[in-house]
Amino acid sequence: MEGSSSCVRKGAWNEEEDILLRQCIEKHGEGNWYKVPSRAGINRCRKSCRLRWLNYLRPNIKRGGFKEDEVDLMMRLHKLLGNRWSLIAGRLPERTANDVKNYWNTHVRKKEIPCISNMKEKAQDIVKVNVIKPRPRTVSKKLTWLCDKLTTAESFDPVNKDHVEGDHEKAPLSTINDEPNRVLRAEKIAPEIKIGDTFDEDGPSCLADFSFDMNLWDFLYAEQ
DNA sequence: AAGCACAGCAACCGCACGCAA
DNA sequence: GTTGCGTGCGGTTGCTGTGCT
Repeated sequence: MEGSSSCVRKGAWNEEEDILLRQCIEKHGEGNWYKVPSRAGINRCRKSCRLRWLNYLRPNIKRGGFKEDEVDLMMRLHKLLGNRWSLIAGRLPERTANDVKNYWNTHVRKKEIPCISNMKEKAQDIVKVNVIKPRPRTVSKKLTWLCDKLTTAESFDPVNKDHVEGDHEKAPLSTINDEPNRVLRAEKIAPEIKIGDTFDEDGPSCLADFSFDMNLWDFLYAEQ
């Protein structure tokens, strides 16, 4: 494993490393993480660089405590998605998967423990909940038709459930790795896909998760 | 003031996936 | 079909700050 290399630095990042990494990404953009350590002149493994950028240095990251509505949305999403932190974080604006995961593990899970013990007492009554777990997906280079449209599609504000003009509009494809943007933009460009449709392997199966996402919003907002 | 316990968060690790050769 | 590379994700660890005794 690359992280086991003895010559790369580990542990907390210092200010100088942050600056170097930020400058490198501002210059070359996100992606090509394997080149980042050498480009930036940082003695860190590429994973560490990526993580630092995604969880800390990236612009528009909201830090500090979660608001009540964010927690509420998080709990609804977790109920539906399970521990898919990246998907949950994608629907909580300016929050990172690591933040969501940490918050859940430290705050929310504690509250759930009494509930879980209660549930165990009623184990025989539990109806198996179908947790929907779409696999994480990267934008395939083969999907150039989709990529082209993604870069021009309107962005989507998951909180207001409304289309908005925003920074995502300007984002290069390499930065459109956040699941919700890809998903929701695909909704826009494939409106003919109906909820519950199934696809052949050779058909638009790549959009199967997208139709799932439409169900997600129905689920979330029907509950409110 | 010192020691201890706990909570919160940043970072690491291992694994799985997509893609290209 | 297989293999290696690059990437992303979720689980876990361990450091640091804070409160309590």
